[in-house]
Amino acid sequence: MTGEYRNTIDEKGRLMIPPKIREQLGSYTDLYLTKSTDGSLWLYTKEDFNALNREVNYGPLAVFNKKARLIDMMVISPAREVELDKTGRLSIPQILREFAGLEPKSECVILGSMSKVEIISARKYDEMMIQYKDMLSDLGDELSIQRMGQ
Amino acid sequence: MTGEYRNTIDEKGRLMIPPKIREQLGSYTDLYLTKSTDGSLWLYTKEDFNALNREVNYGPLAVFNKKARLIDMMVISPAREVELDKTGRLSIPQILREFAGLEPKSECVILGSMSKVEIISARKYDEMMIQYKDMLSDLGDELSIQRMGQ
DNA sequence: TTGTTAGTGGTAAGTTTTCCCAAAAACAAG
DNA sequence: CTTGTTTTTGGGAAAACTTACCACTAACAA
Repeated sequence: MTGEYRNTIDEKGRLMIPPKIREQLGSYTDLYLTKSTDGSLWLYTKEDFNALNREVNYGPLAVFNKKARLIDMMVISPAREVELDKTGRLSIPQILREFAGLEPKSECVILGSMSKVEIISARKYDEMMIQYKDMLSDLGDELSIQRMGQ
Repeated sequence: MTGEYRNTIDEKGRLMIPPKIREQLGSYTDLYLTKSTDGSLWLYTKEDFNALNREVNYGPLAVFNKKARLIDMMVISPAREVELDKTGRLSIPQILREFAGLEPKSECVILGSMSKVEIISARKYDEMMIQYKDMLSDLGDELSIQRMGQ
């Protein structure tokens, strides 16, 4: 589930999901849209979202575990069950749109990644790319070191 | 049972529970509302509340286990049996309202989570989100690492 | 008794969201 | 090119939801 795409949100808060991404999602229904850990949104299939949920909430009395509770509150709980309309558009609930800074008529970036689709405002995305450009080469170094050390 | 919603408490201390959450509660009656471990309120179905109660109180010598006794006192005992009126409003008993800092006419956040609904004042919620925002991206990293390591 | 406060139940207007259709655009094949 | 097909965009109508308000009851105090 990979690829980078840019689309604009229409005035009703709907976002066109590119066909290539739709194919990979497999279904137009049973999708979960939630807050990410960094101001964007994550779109999951039901299976992958359930897997995430199980990781966080697994075990008796997880509800009294502070760290688990925090992740739950910030990532799991805000999730909304969504679906694409028959032309492949995702209608993003207002509260999630506001969280991600996705104004109607603004541009956003759709990123396919391993088990999810990331939706991020183009403005934030571009800023992030500039900000982390230098850091990226360092990450590359770390990776090389790890690989060499294997 | 997920989704984040914001609503205001009316001047009589009633809170509109969003339809999507009501669906997932299944019933308008046999609900339990209680104190959480951190200044918010938890709304459970009867079944899920009983399950929680069992987790905390059953098991050998739970009655002599200090932690179990504490949770019992703070979370199980204060629970009130409540119901929604036919327009989906939850009337929050004054003592629980005061505990959670939910003034009439104030805004509050309704969070669906695995087996319960969390009700928290918007002011507290926003403060919490700001406070834990940095911590969150680290937690996110941990999650990703765990997932990659599967 | 009378007034005040807290809680309950309901209606109706206004807004938002959802669903669907169709025009426009992009694309592919002949 | 031209035609047919798919994709994208825009918008209207219907349904659903929210908000604000009002009337009533019960409990309590003056």
